[in-house]
Amino acid sequence: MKSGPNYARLAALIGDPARANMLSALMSGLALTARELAQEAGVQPSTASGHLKALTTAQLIECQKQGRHKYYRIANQETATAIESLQVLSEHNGLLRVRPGPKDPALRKARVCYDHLAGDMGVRLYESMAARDFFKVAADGISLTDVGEWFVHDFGVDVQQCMALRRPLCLACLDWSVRRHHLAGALGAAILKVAFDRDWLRRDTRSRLLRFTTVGEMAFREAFPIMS
Amino acid sequence: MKSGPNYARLAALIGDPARANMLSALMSGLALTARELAQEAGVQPSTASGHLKALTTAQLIECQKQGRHKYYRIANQETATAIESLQVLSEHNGLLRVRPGPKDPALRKARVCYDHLAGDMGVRLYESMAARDFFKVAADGISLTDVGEWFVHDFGVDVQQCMALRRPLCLACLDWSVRRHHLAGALGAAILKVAFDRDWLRRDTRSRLLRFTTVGEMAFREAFPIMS
DNA sequence: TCAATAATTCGGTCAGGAACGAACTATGAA
DNA sequence: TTCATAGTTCGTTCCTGACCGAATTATTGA
Repeated sequence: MKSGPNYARLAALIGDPARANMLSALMSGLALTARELAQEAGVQPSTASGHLKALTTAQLIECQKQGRHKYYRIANQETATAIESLQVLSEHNGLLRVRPGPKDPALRKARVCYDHLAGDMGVRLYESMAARDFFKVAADGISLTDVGEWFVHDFGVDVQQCMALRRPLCLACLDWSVRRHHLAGALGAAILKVAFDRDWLRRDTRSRLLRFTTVGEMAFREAFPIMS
Repeated sequence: MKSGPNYARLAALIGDPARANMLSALMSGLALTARELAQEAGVQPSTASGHLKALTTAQLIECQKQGRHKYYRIANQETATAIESLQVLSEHNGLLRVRPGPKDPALRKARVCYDHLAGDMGVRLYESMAARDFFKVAADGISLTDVGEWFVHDFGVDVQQCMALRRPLCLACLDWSVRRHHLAGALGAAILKVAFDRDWLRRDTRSRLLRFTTVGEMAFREAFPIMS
């Protein structure tokens, strides 16, 4: 069997551990160089070069040349969505392999996961909203309740616009550093955007690290209190 | 590199052509036997058995024993969503390999694609709605317009409920028999359901074939006219 | 009970592709 | 110019895993 559906080729491409590591790194939303990606994947630059060529040819990532560096990033929303849905799937089926979280406490606290908030603060957001019944948790996923919709609207998110997007609105994404959920999907992205707009936090230019401002952290903790 | 993210293993599983063929067959929503799936994948039963074991272990499919047969089907919505998003991705990046459509004219006309309508009639539905500006077609996907929302509401679809689902509302899925789009996603599923409820069409028990009733076909053609 | 069919297990073969290092090109800095 | 670094190409090695056929274990129907 060598000829299958079109998507099989893409899945195989994503399915190689080295390439998947590269894609995971790029899911931070950052553009990374070939060397950094080789590092991330744990292979030699020559090997990485081949993988990057394959991913670029398949248009899963794209490349921008800048001086003697080549910066790679996820090519489009479809690719990000596909990888996200695979992540969700791998979490859902419970066959998780343990994966060591980041050592850096700052990274454990808050980092970006493609375009939404992950780390302790991401978990706090998710659990705070869940405790207030802003989500309905069904067997096959989560959805926004009416009170939840009011809340995010008050928070400053245009819910209608989020719903109109192609992406699923709510996704519960397992946080690999703490083994608990944070909020992904269009809503997760929108909330992070509001937080950026209000200057609650800023993005590190070289990593997926997010740094809260002093004021921002207080406001965030107030908006998403731990319900006991 | 042998240890990667959790989802890499799943992607690799989906990425093998034989297994992808099986999954595609199961995306019809039907439960199929091991032999049928071997046939579908073009491999010997012994080989298929191994693949099915792997897919079952990974909880991508599940198995129900019935006499001396074993019926397999897609295990859950997450799996279907992941495969759908890979399908969308493979279409989007334009690297389509030509794939021969089904020979059977009845299958070309109307068949089920997991839970929505595919084939000529599926394309008709999509294009009829697109021509009336019921979708907004953006670079990264399609979304329902206000008039579109009114239309599907009048048609009998509970749009709010669809939006509350985890699935993307609208997805344009490339039809491999005619190389044109049909409507997937929660909305596509909901519309097909309405059509079933009205007995416009019925499902063949042994294949992914959909048969329109005489009355149903007329009604469908009226509801989704070809706009010129 | 026996024959037929569904499915699985096992052993052996083989190809694809992932990995590496060495040699090469390109860019920028000293 | 010369050196250092980024990235690629190429040839080689090696291992995983897909595949088949034969034998084995169910289950049904005659």
